[in-house]
Amino acid sequence: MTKRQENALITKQKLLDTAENLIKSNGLSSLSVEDITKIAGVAKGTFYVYFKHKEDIIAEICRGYFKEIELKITNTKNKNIIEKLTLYFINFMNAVEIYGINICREWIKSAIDPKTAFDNNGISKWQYDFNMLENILKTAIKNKELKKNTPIELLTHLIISQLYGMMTVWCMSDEVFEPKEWTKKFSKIQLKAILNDYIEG
Amino acid sequence: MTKRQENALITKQKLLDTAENLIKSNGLSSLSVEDITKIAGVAKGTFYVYFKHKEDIIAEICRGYFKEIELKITNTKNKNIIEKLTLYFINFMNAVEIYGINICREWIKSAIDPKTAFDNNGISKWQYDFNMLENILKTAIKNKELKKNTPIELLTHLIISQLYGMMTVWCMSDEVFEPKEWTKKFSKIQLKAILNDYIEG
Amino acid sequence: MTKRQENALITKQKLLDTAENLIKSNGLSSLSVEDITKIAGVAKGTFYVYFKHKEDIIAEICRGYFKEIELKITNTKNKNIIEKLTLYFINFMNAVEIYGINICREWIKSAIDPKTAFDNNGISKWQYDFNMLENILKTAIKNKELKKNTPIELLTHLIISQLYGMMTVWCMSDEVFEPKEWTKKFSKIQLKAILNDYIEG
Amino acid sequence: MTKRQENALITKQKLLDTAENLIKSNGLSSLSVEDITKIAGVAKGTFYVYFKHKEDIIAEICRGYFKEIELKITNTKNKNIIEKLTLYFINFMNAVEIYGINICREWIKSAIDPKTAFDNNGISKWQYDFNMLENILKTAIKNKELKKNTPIELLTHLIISQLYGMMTVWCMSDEVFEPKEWTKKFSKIQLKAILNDYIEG
DNA sequence: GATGAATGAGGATTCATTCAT
DNA sequence: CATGAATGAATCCTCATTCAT
Repeated sequence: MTKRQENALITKQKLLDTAENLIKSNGLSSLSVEDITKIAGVAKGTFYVYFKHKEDIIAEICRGYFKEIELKITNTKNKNIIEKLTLYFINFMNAVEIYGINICREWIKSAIDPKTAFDNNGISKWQYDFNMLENILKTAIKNKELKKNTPIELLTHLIISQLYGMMTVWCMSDEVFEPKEWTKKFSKIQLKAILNDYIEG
Repeated sequence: MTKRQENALITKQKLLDTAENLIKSNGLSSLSVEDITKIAGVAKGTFYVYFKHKEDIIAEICRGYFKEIELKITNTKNKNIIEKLTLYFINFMNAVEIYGINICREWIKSAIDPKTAFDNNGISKWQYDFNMLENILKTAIKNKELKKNTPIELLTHLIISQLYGMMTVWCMSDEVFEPKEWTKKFSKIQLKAILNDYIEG
Repeated sequence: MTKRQENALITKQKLLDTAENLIKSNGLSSLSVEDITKIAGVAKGTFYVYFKHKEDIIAEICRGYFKEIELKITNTKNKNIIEKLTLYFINFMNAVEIYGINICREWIKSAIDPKTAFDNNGISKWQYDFNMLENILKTAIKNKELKKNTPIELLTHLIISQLYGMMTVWCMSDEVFEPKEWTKKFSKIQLKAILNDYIEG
Repeated sequence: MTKRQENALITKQKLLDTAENLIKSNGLSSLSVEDITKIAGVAKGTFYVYFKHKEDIIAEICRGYFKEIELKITNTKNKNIIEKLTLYFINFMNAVEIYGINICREWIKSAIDPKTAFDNNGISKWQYDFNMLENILKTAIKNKELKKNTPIELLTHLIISQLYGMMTVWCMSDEVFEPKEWTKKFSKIQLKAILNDYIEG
């Protein structure tokens, strides 16, 4: 990589970091290209060297988060399906907690907004999460942890609802509780209840 | 009521209806006073006769929804706590379905946004829903349907998460399923699981 | 006067008083027909029964002040021209002090604004004051208090400048001094200096 | 300075000049960003590249005037205190005459309005003028032109009243006289009278 | 006389985006 | 690659005034 390319990367990262911090502290609604570039210490035009549209930087930031969570989850090799899902939940909410409530708010907004719900591959966040959870359950059937007649679609649906329900309510309540802690209780009661009938043996 | 007052009411309702329809079809982000008045067939200034700020009409539309749901729920005289909660869920999602996905999206957005989450009495949507559900559970304890040691706060929390989880996921999935139908399945499995240990007798 | 005519007068006075109070407390720039009528407890349209234009009520309020001052001054039967002018000054500033700084500000603004400087008779405030002072001086010549060769125009001009200079500076200084008190000192030094050469005998 | 920066300066100056001309011809009350930019031949948005708010351009125009007058006055090295003050008066009114009556009107309005009377350093126009004159008098005492017991505050006050009185009356009279000419007569009579008792020797 | 709903011109401000340098 | 001046569509909101009742 030439020195120039290196500098370019640094500039881009500076923009990404600045935008992320701004969202974390003020939310997305007041995010402006003006602010991002001013704080990043570059000219307004520079923004458009790296991002064709303002929304592109938001998408890229979110993609970063999703990737991070995905990595954590796929790397866990748990035997027990309940433990695995619990970990999924906890990792998810852990990430959410770290990113902060404003990011989480934008996350939900972007997830429910048809304009922003699709990532670059044309797959919606919804589908993405759905597939991921579905795979975990399918694997569990293969591994004979779950019965063959497990209603995968229904259960996936239920679990995702739990997950986003937790997030949404956390945002609604304005951080009155610790997401990680609650998720534990949550998982304990709900996951068991959901899967109870289908656990093998 | 004089003829004039009647006409004024009609005008206001026309504005409310137009705004609601616009939100339903295009979402709130592109809602403009210009459009509302143009479609309603009145002058731009007329809008400000009835609403001091643009947001006020949105608030009034939402308030209408909340009130409607509240009415339906408080009017149900069910014996069984599970049936009562199920009805709560179904009424809620039924309303949601009627209002349409765009209203539902704005609803969630407004519920998680600290700037708009508070109604005129300074109570957040979250607290409002929380109180309402908590009361249902408390009444159930009084009626000896639920055990005295029922962890009300925890359960209320779980149930609300379910509710908002359903809504959020419905919006995410871009209406791929019927909320009412799903809610039935949902309630059946989840509510029973949640309350199982605490049902008396 | 019929009962109806009486009520009409009351309504008009209510509007005048309300407008005056509003100007006193908030200045003229924020004065609106909306506020006047709302506070006066009448409908917006009622305003236009009594005043063709918003500015008309302002003009009428000011005219009231001017009339009041005029009355005080013309009623004084002082022998001495210096005493008479001193009284003119003091009455003027006394009125100004009573009306308050915000009225005074609007007064100056209206006096220097060509759009509002003319009263209903087409005479500007400037001409009005000029004529009044000129008459006082002319009378003094007739009464042989002042010499025949007194340069009336010049002196009138000087005196008016003093008067408005006091007012303007009072407004500029944001009331840091008592206009009445200052006017006394002011008159003592300045009037004597101005007239000194022309006093008879 | 690069060509671009030069062009930017030209654009800004164009805006300032246009605004100034508009005020000169129509007064400030009807000044709009729309007009300024349209006449200056730039886009509306360009205005906001150089001025955060509409009022900022007005402030900058006025500041220019004040600075100019200040310069002229501080640069005069007169021996005689009366001559010096006379020059102060004449310079002041000369500037006023050049700027025109509408600017002068806005000047007075801005000087008496508590919202706009303060410059960037938080000093009111009143204090500013007061300090400047006071210094002239103090220097005169040091130079033994004026007696030690000269009541500086009182005299400063009187002189400023004269100055603003002249201006106010000029605006009121709608330019019926030449300010410069009048100021000469004015100074001759008034300044002498004011200072007479305190001139040394 | 009194009402108050309706008007609509007018004005300030924002901000994503472009492009010549 | 970087700049930052310029753009102009978009939008909210104000308010004096009219007029049918």
